Amino acid sequence: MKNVIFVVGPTASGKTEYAIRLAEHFNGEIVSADSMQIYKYMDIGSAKPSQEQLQRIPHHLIGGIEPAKPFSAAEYKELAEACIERIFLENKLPLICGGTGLYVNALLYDMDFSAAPGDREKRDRILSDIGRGDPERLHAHLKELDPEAAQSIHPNNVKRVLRAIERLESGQEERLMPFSMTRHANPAFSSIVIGLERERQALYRRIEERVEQLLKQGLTEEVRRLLDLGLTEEDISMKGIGYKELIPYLRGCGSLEQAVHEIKIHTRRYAKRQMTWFGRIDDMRWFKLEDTDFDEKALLQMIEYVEERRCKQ
RNA sequence: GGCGACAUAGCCAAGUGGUAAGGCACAGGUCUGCAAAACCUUGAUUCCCCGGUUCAAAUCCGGGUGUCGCCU
Repeated sequence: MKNVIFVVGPTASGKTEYAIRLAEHFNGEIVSADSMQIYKYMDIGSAKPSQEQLQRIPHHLIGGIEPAKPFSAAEYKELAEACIERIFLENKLPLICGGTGLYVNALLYDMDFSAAPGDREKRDRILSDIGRGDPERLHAHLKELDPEAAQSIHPNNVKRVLRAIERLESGQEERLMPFSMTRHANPAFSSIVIGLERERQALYRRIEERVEQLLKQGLTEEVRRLLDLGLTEEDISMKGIGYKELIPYLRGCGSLEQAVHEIKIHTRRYAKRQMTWFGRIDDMRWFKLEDTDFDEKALLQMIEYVEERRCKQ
């Protein structure tokens, strides 16, 4: 079966460079699994690969989507699978590189997004009609429709409760099985997953440095340009770290210092969530990186690992 | 040097005699169409120190230390 390599890890761990090196070694192309890099105009804050890096290896799903357009994991899965197909046709190796856990899972596990598409207006309607603004009430409603789903979703998690009701109301009679019970590998290919790991302290230091770096590169101006394009904090794209925090400052109600402080905290917390997410992937291998920008030895280990796994399959 | 205020978790704090709210951070976790989102869980055997009053003190009293403000 055909192989796909995944390079995952927390933000600022160095995924971009390792994925490129692996692609160079294995004659591959990179498909991004990043929910922010996929948007146009959001180059600095999402830490897209540099022009130089983009020229070394073909990249896909970076910067193709208008930031005003609502995007979703379901659409991502479709686009990414199409990319993988095409890369296979060229007899090259697809490398999935990114830090968005849900996107990675969507490919790795053949998640089923076929139920009802998300519909904002419908959600608002459900929320006001059934929930009447009360999360408990909404959750009670879900419990009537599907007790198991209700049990697996916390009442305060309105977003998810809403989504579950939406699925059920749209005529999708099938119940939402807990993903952990139904997960099965994507049948389209065989996955080899590489996780990048750094010592917590070192990673946090790198995050701080990167935030400073992004600001020097003009993050504030980038956010201003997006606001000038008419985007607001309501747009999904503007909920990205580095964007949402700078909006109050640019609107004149908050200091730059405060915004920067928040960006750093949010990025650290995000990194932590990514680690718990990726740690759950079955059959993956972590590679502990030295506290340098690039660890040649680790790369060699990754290459060795990929070769070993390829032989077996 | 004098006067006054304050001292509670890593930080911000509520609590004025009945057995330590809350928020933030940190740490851990969840995840099937917004996922860089959304959500969940966890911390003080003790309230700056010493002594006193009281059945009972973070709370009242005395002393000490520290911080801040005002005055000279």
